[in-house]
Amino acid sequence: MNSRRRELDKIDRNILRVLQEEGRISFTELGERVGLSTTPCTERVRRLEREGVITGYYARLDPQFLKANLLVFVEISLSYKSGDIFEEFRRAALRLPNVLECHLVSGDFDYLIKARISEMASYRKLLGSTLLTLPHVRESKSYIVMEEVKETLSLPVPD
Amino acid sequence: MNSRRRELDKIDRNILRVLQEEGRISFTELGERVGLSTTPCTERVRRLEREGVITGYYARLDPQFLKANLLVFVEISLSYKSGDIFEEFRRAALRLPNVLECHLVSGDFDYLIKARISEMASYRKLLGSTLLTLPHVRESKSYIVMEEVKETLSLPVPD
DNA sequence: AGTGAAACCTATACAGG
DNA sequence: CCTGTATAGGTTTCACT
Repeated sequence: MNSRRRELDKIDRNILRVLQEEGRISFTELGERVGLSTTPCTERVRRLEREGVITGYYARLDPQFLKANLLVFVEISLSYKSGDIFEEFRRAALRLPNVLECHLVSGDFDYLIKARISEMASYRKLLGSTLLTLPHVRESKSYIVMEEVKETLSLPVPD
Repeated sequence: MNSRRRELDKIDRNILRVLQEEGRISFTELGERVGLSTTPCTERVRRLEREGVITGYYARLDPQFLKANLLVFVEISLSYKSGDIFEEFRRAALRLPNVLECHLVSGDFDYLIKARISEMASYRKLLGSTLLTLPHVRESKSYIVMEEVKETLSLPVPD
């Protein structure tokens, strides 16, 4: 999956730039955009998928319509720091569908979690009935997002 | 764009569940999955797009291949808290391509930023030459991600 | 709101430079 | 690694239910 790869050329990089923003574009139109006919364009995309540069295609939904209009970040400290406990926590976090992101960080706390929940269910419920059911949580601190200035997946593709 | 909408029915919700995970699926196959022929399936998807439930389709790229293998969260406090200063900060953050997310939060600091940068360029450069060039930053605190346990866009679609 | 069929466009495979 | 062509498959429109 992660075969050794030579450098991405200019055309590859343009393909990636377009697909990051228009994930459903046809290979015919994508080819026109990057100056290629359909055949080699499709082949390049398949190769980028095979090599793991493109990891998938996703529709994005507006949380407003899905009872998930409250965005919260939670900093979590675990009570003990053995490998087993981290592993147990990891697995539990993966199973919570409201948790969009979970990262092990270095610094004042252990995990940073990003979750989307409904305003109604009030975020105390997330904390009380889900996040704090995560194993070995010693302490948590949460931050409610007042305004989402920017949220993208698009990585800058270097020249 | 955000027309008033009646509830999403069971088929709509299944369409959304599939498209969140397989953004390039054909409408023919999507129809089969949700028990519909191609025509009404396409029409429902177009309607969900028009109404703003589906906001776009995106390819996801592996940061490893794009010199962006270091993930960092930065908490930022502004020096003054007038509306102009928030607006100025907002606009500057939007222009930085390495900043994937920027949120105004309530709590101990003002903005939480998520950025991806190269390990080489070391993250001091992000801080020194980009983030701290953001206007009116009084203080910042950053957290380097050691392990990405989970990172998804997929929202749970309620029944 | 749905089906099914026809016309059109896109994708895939393959011959050739 | 590209172009061009043929065939298969997907999309769009429309008449009908």
